[in-house]
Amino acid sequence: MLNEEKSGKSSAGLTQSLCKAFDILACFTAETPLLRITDITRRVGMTQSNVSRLVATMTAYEYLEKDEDSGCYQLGRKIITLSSVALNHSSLRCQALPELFSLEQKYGVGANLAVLDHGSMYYLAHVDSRNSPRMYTMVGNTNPLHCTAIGKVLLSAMTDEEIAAVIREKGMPSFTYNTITSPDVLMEQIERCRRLGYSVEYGEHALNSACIAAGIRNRNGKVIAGLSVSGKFLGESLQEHEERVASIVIESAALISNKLGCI
Amino acid sequence: MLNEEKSGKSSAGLTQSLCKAFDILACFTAETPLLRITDITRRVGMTQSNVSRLVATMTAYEYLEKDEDSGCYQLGRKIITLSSVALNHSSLRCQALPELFSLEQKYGVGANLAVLDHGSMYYLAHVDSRNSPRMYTMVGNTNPLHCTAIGKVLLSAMTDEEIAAVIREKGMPSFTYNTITSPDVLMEQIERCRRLGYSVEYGEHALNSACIAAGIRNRNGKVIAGLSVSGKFLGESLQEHEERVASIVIESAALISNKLGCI
DNA sequence: ACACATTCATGCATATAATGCAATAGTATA
DNA sequence: TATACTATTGCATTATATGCATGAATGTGT
Repeated sequence: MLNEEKSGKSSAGLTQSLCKAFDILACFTAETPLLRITDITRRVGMTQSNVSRLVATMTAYEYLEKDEDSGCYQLGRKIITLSSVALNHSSLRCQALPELFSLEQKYGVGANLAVLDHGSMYYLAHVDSRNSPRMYTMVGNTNPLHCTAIGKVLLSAMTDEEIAAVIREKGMPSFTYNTITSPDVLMEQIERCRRLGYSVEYGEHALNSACIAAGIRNRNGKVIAGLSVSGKFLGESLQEHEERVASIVIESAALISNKLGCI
Repeated sequence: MLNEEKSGKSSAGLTQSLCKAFDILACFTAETPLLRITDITRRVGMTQSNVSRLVATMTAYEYLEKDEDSGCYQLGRKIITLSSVALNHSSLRCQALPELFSLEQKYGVGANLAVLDHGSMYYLAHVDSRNSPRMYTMVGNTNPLHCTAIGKVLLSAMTDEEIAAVIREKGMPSFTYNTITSPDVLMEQIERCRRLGYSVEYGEHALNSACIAAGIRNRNGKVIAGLSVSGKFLGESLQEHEERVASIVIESAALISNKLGCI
């Protein structure tokens, strides 16, 4: 009586109590960071006692912690500690960070590093622009491919079939009135990116956002990540200086690729 | 036949397979970020098949991932994603970040936020100095209390009995020739911190390190975190300008305390 | 190149340990 | 104070995690 339908994972041979625990952890999102046992129970469709015991275990190991004021559970410190191990171990991140710092230093832009992951991308590193620092962590966030500069770069490195598969699976949700929602328009931009070696995004994910990105290759020459800059370039709009900025980003991305062993 | 002796946790009523999974995750540290099944098996003292299956489950959920080159496992992307949820949900971090940015902006110092946790402290936020950016993530790292500025601030807010307990449990390991290894000397500095409202650390944790810290209070007036600045102050050594910098840090910390509801 | 040694995954049988149920304890609400 | 809701815990059951042993796969040394 496996509940493969529910979790969507084929749990053949997997340790189920562990799967359940992970399903519980997955309930804690940016939208719902505080949950009570009953909230979790409703979401994951297990019995309260089961949830209660798994939560107790995760609390004991500090993967969750109880907010004594609200009585709700939230993600615990162990998650943060482990994440620092993971990030500091990422050679991609470590090789790219100096470049990100340097881009901010020289041009006052924000700099981002993101990697492809199952038809989406997530950020591995980010350096804030001194002019418009963010108040939230971007590292770890997942974004769609069709509306971000890095996303388009990653798409450009795929075959047309792979791109079609991503669009089929993920759709092209709209975030602003600039978001590309037509596959044909997206393909045009991807073609352009393939020709020029960089991609752009102006207000497609959030209004006033602006990004220019280039691909980073691993030692096999495969594009596995993207580097982008955002915000203002020397105080002026990215769009105005697109070609100049693009050449800078391409060069930085190539430098990182080299560090990773791509010749 | 509970193996409480091994893990050190009283596993009464806890889901054991989950405990084992967490014990496995805990093997992945900054020193040993890449592990094979046998490595893990040796460390946690379980059977290979058990480890193999738990690892398979964690890999399916992306808490671990297999590095195809080395055949070793490493922490997976889910850890990073969850961590971003946890960090962005931390009100302490979110309230403090603007202050950290501002300190860097105005004075060119690095700025750090750390919280007390079981006789140690760990970093919740960090803003790099533009002059000496770090190449690794500090957020999530755990440091001892006796050799860091924030640590001393946190100690100062404890009773002498609590301090003694921390020293008894954690010891006073030496990192540089400046590290305080005598409880009496530490207590002197703690007394000073209690009088002046700030603490300092010059080369006690790493050579050339320099930090000045003040305490952050929650709405109950309890010191629960510390704010510190590090590096150079307007290009000059912190030690030279200790009092001036201290008053700035104290003020910033008070501002954050206010935001948290401490009057 | 071949044998040997390691490492890792998996089928199967067993007993342990996870879990559902139900009762209890603990909180909030009216 | 009574009522409703939420969380925890004892107990019995069987589902499920796990140890053993096999086999595949990879690496190592001669």
